[in-house]
Amino acid sequence: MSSNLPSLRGLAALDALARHKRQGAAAEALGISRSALSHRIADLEAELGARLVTRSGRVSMLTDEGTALLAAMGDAIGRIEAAVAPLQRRLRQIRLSTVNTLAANWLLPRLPRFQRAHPDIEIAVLTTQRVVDLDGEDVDCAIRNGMGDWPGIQARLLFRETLVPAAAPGLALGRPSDWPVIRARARFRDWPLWWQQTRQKGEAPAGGMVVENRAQALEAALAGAGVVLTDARYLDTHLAAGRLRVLGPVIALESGFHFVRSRAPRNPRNVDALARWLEDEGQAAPQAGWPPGASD
Amino acid sequence: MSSNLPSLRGLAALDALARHKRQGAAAEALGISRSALSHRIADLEAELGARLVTRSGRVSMLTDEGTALLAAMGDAIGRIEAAVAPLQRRLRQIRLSTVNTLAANWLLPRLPRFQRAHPDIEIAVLTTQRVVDLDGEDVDCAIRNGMGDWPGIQARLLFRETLVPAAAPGLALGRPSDWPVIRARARFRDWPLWWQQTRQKGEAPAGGMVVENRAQALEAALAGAGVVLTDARYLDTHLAAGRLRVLGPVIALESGFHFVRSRAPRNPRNVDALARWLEDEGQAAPQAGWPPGASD
DNA sequence: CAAATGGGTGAGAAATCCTCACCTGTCCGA
DNA sequence: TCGGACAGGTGAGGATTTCTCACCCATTTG
Repeated sequence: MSSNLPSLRGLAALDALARHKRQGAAAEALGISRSALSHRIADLEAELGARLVTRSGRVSMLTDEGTALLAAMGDAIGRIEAAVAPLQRRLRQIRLSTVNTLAANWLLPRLPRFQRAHPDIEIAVLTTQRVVDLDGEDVDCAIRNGMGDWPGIQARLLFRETLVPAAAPGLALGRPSDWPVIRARARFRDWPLWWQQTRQKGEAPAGGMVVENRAQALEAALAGAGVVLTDARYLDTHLAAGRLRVLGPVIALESGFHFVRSRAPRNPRNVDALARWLEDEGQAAPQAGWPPGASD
Repeated sequence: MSSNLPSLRGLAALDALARHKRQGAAAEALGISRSALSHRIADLEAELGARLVTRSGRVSMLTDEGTALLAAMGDAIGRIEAAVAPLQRRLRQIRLSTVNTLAANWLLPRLPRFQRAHPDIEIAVLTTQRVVDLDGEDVDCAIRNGMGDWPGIQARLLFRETLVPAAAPGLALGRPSDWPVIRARARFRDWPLWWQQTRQKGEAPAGGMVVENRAQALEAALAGAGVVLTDARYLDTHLAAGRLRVLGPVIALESGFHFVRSRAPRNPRNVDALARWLEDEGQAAPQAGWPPGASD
């Protein structure tokens, strides 16, 4: 058929002009300059070989042909806009998947700063426990805990994991070997690791409270249920608010939190911006005075 | 709202691809190269941040998002095409207004040559007796008989009018003053003019047949009703076919046929092409051996 | 396995679109 | 009736879009 399609922008300009009567108002509605609108109309008229608008005094009126054209189009432009809108909304947002603990204690407190710097980007934080399939689910990127050696995935290290024991200030404590430790089911090896690396006497405590995951462990510690072994970066706000205190030195682990991106993120540029910002945040000193164990 | 409209071409490409399954076929349907179609799809996907088509073997399939997008658009593209089609059809054609006689005896016999040279231009010849209002009616140009001094209109002379007497071969004739002349109501001054300029003896015949216009006068002469005084250029085909013979010398008038264009023709370039061609045709020798009276 | 077929890509040219600066014409109050 | 404010039109210039061409890669098929 090879039917030369007219410029959609020109038609949209005509439509807007029909509704707003004035070029100025129509241009503003379309988010373009008055001059651009004038050009659009003129070009459309040349393209279709017909006068479509006339000026009578200050208001622009459509000619019969212009009116007929718009009438024949019906709401075609609106249909297209509506059809495309969901995809465009999705495009403005970045879906970031991560685990609860990191989201609650590190990411979410910092996110407002990113929002202020990029008001046009909306970030949807999806918190899960399991590791999401980056390409299977509708997720643009993730922050994952591990060694960064996932096959086929390029990971950028944000920061290495650390472990530091902390507890509510009111908790009465004896020697480390007597601590009422809180252990997360998935991280049973953390306490022995810390015990060994900090050369504590005796065995790592094996009893105490067991909870499902690290987020719950932190909650339990905040509630005064015992001593939690957690990442130093999660403590910032709690220390500042006096809800927890540090009980020993910080150790660094081999593993770390990495930023990984889906093979085909919806909006790569926005994801890039987020990645850069996350790297900066991760490399910034966690908090003034850290690690507190150093001065102890 | 400032909603970024997507590219209509991209959407049309997606639509065509959905129907034709193959990029090649879709591209051909749209009248663009395969490469262009591929670019269009890729750009649309980048613009909307979503994969819209997948290739499985040899056929391209839409993804769910692509299908949903097309479904949501409905027939919006078709609506736009249909709305624009009448204007585009009108754009391909030139409306030329002229009088019956010229159309039948000079223009129409030559027009096929122009058509062959410009197959994409369609010419609508509107024949009237009255002089049309060039800007009031939907006419792009006209061929007018006169002095070329119409106010506010730029006229290009095609050829000067001529007058030559002719009649059917079978008609028995005496001296000119005895001729059974045919006169058109609007052109009563033609016979005296010819009489005077060719220095015929006596008075110009005032009796004889009177018809409405020159076209009818020529018809009457062809039917053997008498002697018509007509433009030499109208005789070409009739002389060649032996339907008429020339009875006296050709005289040239001050007036002529002019090409005039509407102030805003639908497609100025096509009208230009027609104008140039008409000028060439007008200045070409009317026919080999003209004027025949010269050799008489 | 080679040719044929179909799709993807990069370069570069052409067309489209936008803004800016600057006109012109209209309206309105002093 | 005169200026200023307002509205629209225009041309230059630059960014973006869109096209084709030439080429590459993958799949199918003889």
